[in-house]
Amino acid sequence: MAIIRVALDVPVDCLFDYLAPDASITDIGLRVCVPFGKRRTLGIILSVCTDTSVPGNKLKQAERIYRDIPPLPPALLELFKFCNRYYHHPIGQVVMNSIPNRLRQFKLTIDQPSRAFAWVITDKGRLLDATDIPARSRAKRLLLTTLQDNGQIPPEAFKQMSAHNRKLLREFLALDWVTQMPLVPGLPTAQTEPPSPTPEQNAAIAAILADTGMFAPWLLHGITGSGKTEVYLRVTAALLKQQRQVLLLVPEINLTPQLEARFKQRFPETAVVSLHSGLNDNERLQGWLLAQQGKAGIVLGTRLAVFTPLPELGLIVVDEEQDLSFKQQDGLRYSARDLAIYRAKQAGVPIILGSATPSLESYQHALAGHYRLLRLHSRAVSGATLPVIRCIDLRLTKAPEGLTEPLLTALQTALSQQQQSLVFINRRGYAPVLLCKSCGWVAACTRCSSRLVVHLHARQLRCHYCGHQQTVPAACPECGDPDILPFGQGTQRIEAALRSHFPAARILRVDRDSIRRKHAWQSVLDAVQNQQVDILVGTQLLAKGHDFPNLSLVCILNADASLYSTDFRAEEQLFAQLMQVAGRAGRADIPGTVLIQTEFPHHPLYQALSRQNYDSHARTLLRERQLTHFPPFAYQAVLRAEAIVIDSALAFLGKAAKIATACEQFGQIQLFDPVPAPMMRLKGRERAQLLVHAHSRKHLQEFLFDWQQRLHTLAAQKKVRWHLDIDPLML
DNA sequence: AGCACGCCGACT
DNA sequence: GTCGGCGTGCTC
Repeated sequence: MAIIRVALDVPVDCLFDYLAPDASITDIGLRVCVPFGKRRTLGIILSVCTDTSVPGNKLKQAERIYRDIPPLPPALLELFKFCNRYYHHPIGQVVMNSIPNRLRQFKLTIDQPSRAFAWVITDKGRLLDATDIPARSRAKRLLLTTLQDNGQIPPEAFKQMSAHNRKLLREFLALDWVTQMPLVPGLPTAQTEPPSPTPEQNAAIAAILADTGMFAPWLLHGITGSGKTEVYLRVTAALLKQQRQVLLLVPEINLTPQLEARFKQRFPETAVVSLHSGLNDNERLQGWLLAQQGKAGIVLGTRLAVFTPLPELGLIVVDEEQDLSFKQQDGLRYSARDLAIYRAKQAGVPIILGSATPSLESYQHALAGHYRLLRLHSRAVSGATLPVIRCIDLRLTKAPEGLTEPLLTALQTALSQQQQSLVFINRRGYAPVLLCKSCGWVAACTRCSSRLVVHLHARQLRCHYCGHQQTVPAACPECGDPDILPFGQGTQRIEAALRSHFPAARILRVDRDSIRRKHAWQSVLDAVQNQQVDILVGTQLLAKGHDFPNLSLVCILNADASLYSTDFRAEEQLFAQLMQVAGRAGRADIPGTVLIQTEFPHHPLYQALSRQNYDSHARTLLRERQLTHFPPFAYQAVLRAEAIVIDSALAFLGKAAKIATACEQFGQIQLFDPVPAPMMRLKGRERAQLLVHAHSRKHLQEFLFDWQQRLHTLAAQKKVRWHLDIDPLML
């Protein structure tokens, strides 16, 4: 009698054994329905064996093994086990959170046709002789010949079809005469000739293609506008020719559709599957299945896509590898970029980490020779030059309403030359503070340690951390003085100020509030492309990825805040962000200018920025990290605790620190003091953290393994929730 | 996570 | 005398 070991979605780090008379080794990776306590639940078979340590009276029989779709491949199961070990997260939750929702339900996933996909003829269908179909089945014969002639029926055409024809198509699907593929609507459009690569791009492409059959991590460091995407496209083309699949990971930002369109356009014959948060469960499953069956040549997605099964994986690309959104911030706190490296190594394929401002982790790997460094120094569009970057010293220049005279003058010049400008301020709303002048009261959130932001249009105060909203009070709630004033600038206030300075200009504000509407982002892009905008005002949403060809001026306001941050990565991130925003300026043949309003014009960050010198700044930061023994020269984990009151959280961490001394490798690690988290109060709960440092990943892991087990047995965790975060990004 | 069991306060 | 509060513990 076979025993199956099953991963279930429970917060206990173990597998559950069941009797399964009909199970064999080929069932590993299949879904299974099992009785669990008083209920039934669905799990994944991780191994099949003949004996178990579970006493016979506890052992139950599995109800049913699902064979409707092929099992998860061994490589993926291996990745799950790695996540389990490395991130110290229960195996069942790793597995079940990484597969599509639909696969976690009891109902079978019979190939349900997807409305969003085209019906494409298979090789089998193509070889059929339509005259073999009896002449009286007129519709059936016609449908087959149509498919053989056109190759596909796009989704729009399917919607027009009669119910009978739709039924026939479903029949064809069951017979494997057709398959469902996501294809570009209106497929064979006039294809524009791809630009010929620059010598730098060619060198990079050649270098990567020289070794495609083995693990090779590449750091593609290319300045904004240098054409990293063209490198991805060319390397992808070569691997698609070898019948391999390409995984492209992107940050969770609005530029996914643009990249998707570009890949679809370049590879009209290839099924491009896009896995992002905008999909419903069915669409996600369909895309996942195409990937798993090897039918999808290109899988493009956000961090969760790193768990997609890809039997023919030949290349992984991580675009904007420095982006923080590759790190999951709850549940299984994985880094999709790091897991992508693991997968590439596991599959023996190249991986390209692309960035204009690589993370210090990746950059250090490149300097140390662990990654191979490729550089694109020049802009891909011939004649395009780098922008000139200047600081405006806020200590010497007045900035009424947050805007200095030289900045307004520059905007006026751009306007008169009919060129577009971008005003970047990383703070949405009207004003970040509402202040009472007579008693010093400040509007604060009751559930978070944050200030409420004034939103003038909505006449509200909003907490940007928990979403709490209230109306703006008419007078100070403390002293009754009606003279309460918004302090500081947000996007809305800057927008208003610009409108009064430039009444004739067409000003468009872009932040999370203004693009909440569906498709709003696309209409912003269209408006900018079609020259319907003179001045863009916005947050970091505007920082990434898009070509704004007529943009000549970028103004950066209020960036200094990050310089006071307690997070040791704040400066690295600010630098990356400002480099990106600055890169928006002067992309085509218009020379660009970047103006930065700052109180610290001599700060090394701004100095490096104005010289556009990523390398020297990154080396400076790395030297600091090395001297202070911080990542990437040390490895970190953080134990976070949250409770109703900070004292319980701190007390728990105190106990945790005490039991740590008895743990394996305690001598090899360094524990910091438990401290309140930077945003101590959040959504009505108070949080504290305890940082662990080590010089060796192995020692840290051994310590954490032991520590975590003891933390579970620490009984007095009443009402204290805790978790471990490995390689934490935000402290 | 669910879902039980279990042992103490206010109700028909 | 019960209904129900949520603390503790288990689920193959």
